[in-house]
Amino acid sequence: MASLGELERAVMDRLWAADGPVAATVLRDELADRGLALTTVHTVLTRLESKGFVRHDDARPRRFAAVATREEHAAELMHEVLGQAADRQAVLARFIGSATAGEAAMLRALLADSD
Amino acid sequence: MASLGELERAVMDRLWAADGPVAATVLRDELADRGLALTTVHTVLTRLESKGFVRHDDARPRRFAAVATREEHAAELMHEVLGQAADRQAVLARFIGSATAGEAAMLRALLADSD
DNA sequence: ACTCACTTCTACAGATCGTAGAAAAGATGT
DNA sequence: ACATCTTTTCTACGATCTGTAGAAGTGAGT
Repeated sequence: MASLGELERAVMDRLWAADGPVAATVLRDELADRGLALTTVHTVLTRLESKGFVRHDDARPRRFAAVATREEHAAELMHEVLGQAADRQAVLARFIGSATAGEAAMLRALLADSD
Repeated sequence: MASLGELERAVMDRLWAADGPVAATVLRDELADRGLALTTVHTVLTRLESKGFVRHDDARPRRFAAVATREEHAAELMHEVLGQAADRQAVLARFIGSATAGEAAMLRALLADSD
């Protein structure tokens, strides 16, 4: 999966936080502290689209939305890292070994559920 | 964590596959299909060192070794992705939800062990 | 038709990465 | 000790990626 630059990441964060498609102007305003030009936001959105993270409708002020939720994205990344390793068991062992107690508990609960 | 380029990744793969520190010439030979100059290998190794992935001894033909094992590295990446998310539980739920049966089994076993 | 907002196209500077020559430093044979 | 060979470090350069935005194009309302 393609990785994200700093600004791209910030834009994705806003899209993920939004509860629906948002217009570029809204994103620019939400990122007002950066003082970005609207075209900058558009460029970033276009790049995020070509990376497959974002899509837009064709309404007139275009509305942009993340293709996956933040959680889906993170889970996908985790699977990608895991899948790349030859010895998945060893990776998972390390992963569990360095997980917090809370994380381990969550995992146990989740694995129990899916029985 | 810094990310790796294509060649950097290939070099790390060799270092991970090796069972001990290796000299630059060995790496160049292992990557012979790429026809790299020895200095190129050195440059990459130096960069990997500054990113904290590799270290070398001070013997005369320097020996390079990965700082972490491949599995540690992967597990770290997974934790990094997980840790970045606000709602870890949701990410883990997705992660488990899209895990293979084998992965789920491994996780159950690992979590049982650590009881 | 004019204007104004919105969108797309093009551009550019800085960082990273693949690539390696040039120069310096250390080992080796005689 | 010297000349040579190997290894290491320094410097560089082109390609790609990312942040940034101006310029040009398109559409919609008055």
